[in-house]
Amino acid sequence: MPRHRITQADVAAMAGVSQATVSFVLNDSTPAGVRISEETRLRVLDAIRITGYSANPVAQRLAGGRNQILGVFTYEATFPRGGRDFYGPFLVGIEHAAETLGIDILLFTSARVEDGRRRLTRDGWQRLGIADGCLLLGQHEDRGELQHLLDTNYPFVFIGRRGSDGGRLPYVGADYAAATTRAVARLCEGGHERIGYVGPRGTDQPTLDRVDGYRAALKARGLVPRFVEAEDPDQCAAEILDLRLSAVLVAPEHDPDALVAALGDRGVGVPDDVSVLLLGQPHHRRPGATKWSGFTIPREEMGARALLLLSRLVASDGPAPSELHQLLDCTDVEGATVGPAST
Amino acid sequence: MPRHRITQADVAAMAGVSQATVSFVLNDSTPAGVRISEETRLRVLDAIRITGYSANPVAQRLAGGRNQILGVFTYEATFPRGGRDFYGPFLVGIEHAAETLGIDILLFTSARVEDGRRRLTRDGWQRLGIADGCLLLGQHEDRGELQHLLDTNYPFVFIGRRGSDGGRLPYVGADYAAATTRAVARLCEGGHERIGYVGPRGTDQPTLDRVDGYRAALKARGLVPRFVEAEDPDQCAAEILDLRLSAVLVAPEHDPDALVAALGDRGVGVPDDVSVLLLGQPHHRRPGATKWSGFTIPREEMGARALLLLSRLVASDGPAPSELHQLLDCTDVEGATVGPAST
DNA sequence: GGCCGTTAATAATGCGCATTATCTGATTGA
DNA sequence: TCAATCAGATAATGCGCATTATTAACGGCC
Repeated sequence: MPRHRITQADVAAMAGVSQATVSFVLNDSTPAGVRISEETRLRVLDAIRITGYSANPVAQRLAGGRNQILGVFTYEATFPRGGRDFYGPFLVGIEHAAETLGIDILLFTSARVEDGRRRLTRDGWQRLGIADGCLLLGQHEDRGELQHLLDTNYPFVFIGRRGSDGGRLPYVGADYAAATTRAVARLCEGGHERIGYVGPRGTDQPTLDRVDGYRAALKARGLVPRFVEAEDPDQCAAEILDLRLSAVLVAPEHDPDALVAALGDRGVGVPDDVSVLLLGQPHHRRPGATKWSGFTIPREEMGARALLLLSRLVASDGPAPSELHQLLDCTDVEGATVGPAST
Repeated sequence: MPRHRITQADVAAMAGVSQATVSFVLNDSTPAGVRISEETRLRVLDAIRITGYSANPVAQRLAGGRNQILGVFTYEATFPRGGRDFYGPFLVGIEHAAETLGIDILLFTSARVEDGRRRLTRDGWQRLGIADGCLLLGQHEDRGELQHLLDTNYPFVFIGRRGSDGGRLPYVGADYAAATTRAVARLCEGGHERIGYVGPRGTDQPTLDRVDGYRAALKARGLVPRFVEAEDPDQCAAEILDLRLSAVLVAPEHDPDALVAALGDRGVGVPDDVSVLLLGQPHHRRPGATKWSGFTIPREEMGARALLLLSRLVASDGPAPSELHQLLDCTDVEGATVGPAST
């Protein structure tokens, strides 16, 4: 039991070289004018092996190096109480990738909370420095904070597409637009022509992308977009009937269960009278729940790919510019809530 | 440009004092022979406020201080693929406590995997040093590793009771023994006298505690313990009938759903013919699942309490010795799988 | 023999902080 | 009067590493 943890100096002593030499061998680097003979290199490597040396990540980081720690910052609690586990699937992917890459994950749970969401201010910035880079999850980022991030040149990657800032924000997102376009196509194949969009018209990126995909797909077929924005499920159902829609795309945050129930109350069957296609997955999984037609968001893969991208970003050489923005395909789910248009 | 983050030296310059003085003021410490006048103290505090200074956690740690980072080491993947989310509830509690205490969480995902479980060897030890202390989750700890932990004096807390090592391992656990004893009592109140224990006889602490509680409760009532260890559900059912048990305690890792199904195949109803009481919660939550009688393990609270204990352990003054081992009560769940003994 | 270039390394520095040893001037005490 | 105390700080050091500047030995060339 080594009282004093083994340092490069120990290794150096054993190999009969200087601490600097050990550092050079470890980093496989020969900055301007430094040369290490193969013989010495092997001697150092042997000493490393024998002593079981492993770098002190804290010192590494303080000295301006990398320490194989990547941060994860979520704008809301990462593991919320009460079951709604939004970030969970991302974390699964992130952890898996981290394990593969030999990277530790730092959760920035200490960030000050303002207006119910975490902030990246003041001490927040300092703390980011512990890690080589950081993943950012959540919709509630702040313009000023982003600008600061970009200014400081700190490596980061968003999970979820970021349309703003002219492509300066690296991200790994899900292709909501394409998935929504395909969703419309599926309905059209079933003969549907009056296809509505049910859900809040927020300015978050997923909603914007879904609406874009919806609009584009309808336009390509000469159909007219119709939006149902009512919050109340019953009112939604009324509007759907009023507009004589035969199919609707529903944002999953809109409580589709309640909607179907409200439709049922009015004697409208799903999918017999109205087809319902979910633009994502239900937020609450209930026992014996409806088998929704729709698509799944590849959250695990998004997490994994984002971590991989970040680790590339951190590495000295850096990733190809084309990797900076990745859109992953959603997988269509057949389900039982879509049928042919009733004649 | 990482515009030179503000350091103690900057603050010192502004306040017209030395860097050391700033450090003393910040740590509110006056080691042997160092005195700071109230006036100077206030001047420094002002400078800190104005500059928005916040300590660099990396430097703090390298210099032997605390950095408000606590580690979480799980012997298996923290967020396993495929739904089985064992650690999740603990993490919920841990994160909540961390947020409250202003502490960041470091997940040691880089640990080398051997035999399908993570190890705390070599580089693992070094990496622990990033954090002030560490929570340990999982059953598969290694004796040698534990000894090393104790030797190095590194602060740590187990989640889950640790009966070995004569109380030298701090932990926050669930009181399985008491909960199991209460479970037996509940069955006895229903008139049951032939009460079996179904499940693997592992040497993990939860199993040992459950069996202890079972044995003690039966002995207190002059009843005979009967163990059913078969892995195959059908064989289990056969043994239950063979032993003419009217009630069984079932370890949740034993797939109770399959057991009930197997009993049903033999025309044995639950709870009409045999009562089943689960010693914990089902591992897989299935839609439309059985409402099990049993008890819940306060995982969130265990996580939170463990983090709190660890943060105390890290602090210079340290916790009361009585806090080093905490057993939290499980909550009994009524459920629908226990009935009165059939006459 | 003096100069240059090459190879192979080491010494020195600093990252930002905690901590220890040291210094200065004023106020006593005998 | 001169040392002894004490308040109030500062200088110096080191944590373990990455990196820059510097050194040392050696051979070739005119």
